[in-house]
Amino acid sequence: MQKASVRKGGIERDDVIAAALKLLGPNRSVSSLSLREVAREAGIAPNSFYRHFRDIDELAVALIDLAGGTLRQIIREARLRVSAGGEVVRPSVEAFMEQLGSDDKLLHILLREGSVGSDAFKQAVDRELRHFEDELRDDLIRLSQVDWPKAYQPALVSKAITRLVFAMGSAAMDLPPEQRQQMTDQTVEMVRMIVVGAQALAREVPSPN
Amino acid sequence: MQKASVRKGGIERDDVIAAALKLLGPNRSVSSLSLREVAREAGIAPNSFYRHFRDIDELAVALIDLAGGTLRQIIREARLRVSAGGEVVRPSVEAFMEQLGSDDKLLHILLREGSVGSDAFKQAVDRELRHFEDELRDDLIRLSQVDWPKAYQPALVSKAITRLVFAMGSAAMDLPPEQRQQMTDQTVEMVRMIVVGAQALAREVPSPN
DNA sequence: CACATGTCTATACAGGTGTATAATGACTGC
DNA sequence: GCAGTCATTATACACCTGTATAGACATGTG
Repeated sequence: MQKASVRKGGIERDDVIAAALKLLGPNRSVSSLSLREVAREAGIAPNSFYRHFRDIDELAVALIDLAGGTLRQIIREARLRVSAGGEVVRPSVEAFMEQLGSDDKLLHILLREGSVGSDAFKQAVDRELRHFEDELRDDLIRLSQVDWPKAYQPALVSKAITRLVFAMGSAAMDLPPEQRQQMTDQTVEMVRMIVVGAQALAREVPSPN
Repeated sequence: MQKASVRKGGIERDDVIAAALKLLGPNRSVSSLSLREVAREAGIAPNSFYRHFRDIDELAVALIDLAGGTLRQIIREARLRVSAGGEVVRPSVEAFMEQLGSDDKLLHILLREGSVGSDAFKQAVDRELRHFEDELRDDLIRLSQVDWPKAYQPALVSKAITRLVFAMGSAAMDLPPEQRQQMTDQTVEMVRMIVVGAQALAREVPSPN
């Protein structure tokens, strides 16, 4: 008598989402999915789609929200690896890139399709991206208290790193594994540049707070 | 009697491209354009489209190539501004962001749609992006010979800057002007971090060449 | 039992899509 | 002047789209 779970053996919201994910691929973007197509893949009548989502855009937003979970998983794993060894940048970037390698299409959506589609869709992507930035910023602050020199504008640094890593990840996505490893190495170096640069600038012009 | 210019007052390739550009907007991506729609906008019969392009993908690639011109224009202007004053980063980034502000939709295409669409489309975007990277790298090398300390891995630096600036530009695109100015300031700072960081790393671990 | 309720389906409609075909009309060279 | 060569067009086809409508079926309640 609650929401809508497992009433019969019937098709549920999650099955529709799964069907949509099955349709996505390197040449198939969320915004190109049609309602009928998703319904067909899910094995339901086109009209039954409306029982689960108002329209195809609502499905897209649901996909993004789901992708947010993948993102949080990445953060969690990166944090584990960091606390283990002494290095910070490399294990984090590698955690990210590895998640990219798995055929989990959710992350792909978040990386590639942030800038096309409906406003609701774009806002949903932006929300998740900012979430990522915020977590990274807090991590940076925490790290700077432990064993780093006082960081220069951690919010800016986290934003720069996030955008850069996402851009590199997006480019790495449809590359063969060996080139992807190279992209990982490059990304690690780039992030180091940002971090070291921020510290150097902090020494020149001390941060206001 | 050459290619196909101004045979009559008839519709030409460029008019079709112009029509496609007219249709694009913040919620309208290249990959969502239909052949009939573009033909309608251009005032020609759907079939006449084929006289100018093999299919809609070829139009998309043509748009990208055109956008490359916009990009080169940005580079040229940035170079002028740099040689005028002493600063390097800010005038360059500002030139980029200003071009973004103009309603020249070409740059928008390049920024937002690099990761969706056909393979040919993605390759075309990547080609232009690499072109941008190469020019920036050469500029960096040239600058380092003049009055900068020897730069650390200019190719990597230029790649990082390019990807970052593009990502920031993409995000800035559908922001109101005042927030866009803020994004510009942030981007300038980020690029400085990369440059300064690269120089600092160069001092620690001297570049192989 | 009868009845109402909610979920799914089949059918249908109006419109859009890419493209094959044949016809129109303007231009060339002879 | 006339046939040939184009670019362009109108028409047509098969298919896809989102959604309105109404019927089928199972369920819960009296």
